[in-house]
Amino acid sequence: MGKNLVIVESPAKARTINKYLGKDFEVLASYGHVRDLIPKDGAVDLDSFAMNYTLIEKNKKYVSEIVKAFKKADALYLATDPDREGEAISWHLTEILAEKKLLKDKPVKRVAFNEITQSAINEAISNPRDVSMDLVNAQQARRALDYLVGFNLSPLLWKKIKYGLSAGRVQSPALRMIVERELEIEAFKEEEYWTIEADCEKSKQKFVGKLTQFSGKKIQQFSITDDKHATDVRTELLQAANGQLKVVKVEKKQRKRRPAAPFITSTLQQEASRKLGFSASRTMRIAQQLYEGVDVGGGAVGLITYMRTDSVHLAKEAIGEIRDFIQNRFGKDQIPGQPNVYKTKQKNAQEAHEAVRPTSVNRVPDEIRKSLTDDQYKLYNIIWKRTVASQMVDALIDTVAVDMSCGTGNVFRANGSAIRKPGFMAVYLEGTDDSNNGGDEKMLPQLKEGDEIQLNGIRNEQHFTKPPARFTEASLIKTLEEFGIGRPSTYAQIISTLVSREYVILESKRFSPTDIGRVVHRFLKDHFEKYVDYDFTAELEDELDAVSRGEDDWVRLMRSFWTPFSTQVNEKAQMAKDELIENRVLGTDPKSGRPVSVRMARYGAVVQIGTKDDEEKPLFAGLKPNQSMETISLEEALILFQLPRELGETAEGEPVSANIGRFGPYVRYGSKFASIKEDDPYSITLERALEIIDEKRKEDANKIIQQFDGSTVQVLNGRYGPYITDGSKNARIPKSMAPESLRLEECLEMLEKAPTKKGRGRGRKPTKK
DNA sequence: CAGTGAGCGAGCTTCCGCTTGACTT
Repeated sequence: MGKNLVIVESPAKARTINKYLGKDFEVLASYGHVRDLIPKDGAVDLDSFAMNYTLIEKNKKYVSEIVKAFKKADALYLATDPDREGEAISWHLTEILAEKKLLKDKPVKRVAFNEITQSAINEAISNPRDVSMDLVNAQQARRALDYLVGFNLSPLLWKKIKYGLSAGRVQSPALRMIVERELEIEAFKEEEYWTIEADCEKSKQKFVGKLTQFSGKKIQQFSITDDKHATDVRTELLQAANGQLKVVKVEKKQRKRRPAAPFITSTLQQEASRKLGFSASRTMRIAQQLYEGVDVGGGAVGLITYMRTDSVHLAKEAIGEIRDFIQNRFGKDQIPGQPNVYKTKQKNAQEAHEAVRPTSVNRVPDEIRKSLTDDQYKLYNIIWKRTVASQMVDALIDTVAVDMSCGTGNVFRANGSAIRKPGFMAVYLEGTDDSNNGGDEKMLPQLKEGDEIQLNGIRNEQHFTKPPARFTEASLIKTLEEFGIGRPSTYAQIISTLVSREYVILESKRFSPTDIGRVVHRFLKDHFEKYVDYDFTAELEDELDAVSRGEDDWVRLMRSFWTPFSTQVNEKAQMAKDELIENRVLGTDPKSGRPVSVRMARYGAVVQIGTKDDEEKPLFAGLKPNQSMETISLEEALILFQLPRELGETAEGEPVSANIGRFGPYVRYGSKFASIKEDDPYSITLERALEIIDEKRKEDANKIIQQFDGSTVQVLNGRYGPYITDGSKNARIPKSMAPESLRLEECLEMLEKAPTKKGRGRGRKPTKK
């Protein structure tokens, strides 16, 4: 008898489910999507929106395993994730099997479970359904739209701005956030304000009160805005106080604090960034290790549930185990009467999985620490603690606000707080971004109305309002998620796209836009605002939902998007560059009287003297790496036209000059070049240039291990060790061979066998891993 | 690998969202 074949997306999940299902079932993984649009023009028909799919190259081997197993199986259970993308994977698999004429009358069933527990899986297997074409069509619409946006906007950027750029439904709003934040910071005008604080003492305990009322008027942030006013107020207060304040009001309150929801991908990335300093991609890499399994004694076991999720839901079984654990470890009074329930906040959440939680809360971080790497321990620790805390009782906090009079009409206020019952706070406290709440509230002494307080002094402090903070990885992901832009599996990727396109740079863990990032954003905002709007994705999601519920037709949806979009693309494509992008004019060149402007050209930002319409051709010069289009001044721009500088000659009589080329600054000697790293081509001396040339000559001599007479074949020392080249093709040398004693025949043979060079993009860094 | 920048046309890239391993000059 054949078996029942079950398909899931992840191989780790396949292993787990295999255990639950027993010997009548064989579980295989699809490794994610199995087919995708052909990655070039023509993947989507612009009239019918018919889609041209092809197998994903690196998943072909898994697909053939599935096909092979299906031939022997009695029935197929499609258990891909219960969301739009998962439904599409199931559909693509049945399409592949149908094309091979394998389906015949074998039953194909779609099953779905949101948690990997014995009961959930049994339940799912016994309640199969058909693949939902409505859901599949919603996915196809999503896929086609993303393709059309990306593959129409990007080429427009190549033509109008610079080769190799990109735009998309997700990356472009993300870029916009970073650029607009920078513009806010640049437009920010700091404002001065003063605070006045009293240093108080009672029963030998010191505390601080803030001035909240002066001469009968409430004191607000900008009530006092200069030194003189502050000094006058202070002098008056000191006189009125005469060394003492008097308690006029004591207000006590109790505040509850709820634990944070269990982790989902975005909150995990944020907390790992805030608390552990991990980048989003590092967090995901480590989480993957924890998910796939670690040997903590008795074989490898998955320590956490799936890490790419947008659901805060916990399996019933898990909640039971966590509540037992809390009761045993912290006492019965630490669990709430009913389990804490959390609701997913995002609108476009698909909730295909559980929250990220330990697979068993009984694997306490400190008890398995020796089996984990440092990074694994740290990440597991916060996941474990956050999960446990999420099912504990609220914390209870006492707060007290004390008003103290200082003469008549003047009031200082002291705030204090104390934790009465820590509850969940004993285990885990969520971190905060850019906390400006300097209110590190402390305990106050016992105070009651009428008490006299010793006044030790009054302090004036000058402050300035601060501009909004630049985005961190954590705050960017948080913001993207709030707008429903991007998915758990792509947050880390969005960041690396922006960085590898050189739209933004990450410095001291903060994002700022580059010149090219600003130019691209400006172009998209001016000409395609609707499609880079923060709400574009959210509105699309609503329409996709309608398709998935069968209330709308996906082709109609596509047409309503494509008709206006394609018109707009065509219109803009016909406009000239300078109509689409405004150049920044710096002033007039004193020598020629021609205008000096700065703009983004094919190979980067350039300063230009004159315009293209002038009779005389304009002059060009590239910006230095640390200069920016936004800030460069006329004076700085004119200096750039000093290159190339003739420095003199080498001992052999070759002319030596300094300049900046495509690959950075260099000195030229005769027809050869040497890169310069620390020196500045505008100020480098002949003496220094000759030193660099000398070093370069030595380096060239060292590079060659062997060369052969009458052949172009050379054995060279490269970045990754010795290798053989014939000028166009390279071959690596196995460790067992000595590069200096290879014979020509051996080299030719190895070159023959070496894989042919793949067509690498010209000088571009690959975006894909 | 080293002097471009306009515009022409060759040949090149480019999207988002599912999943894990793979290999350079």
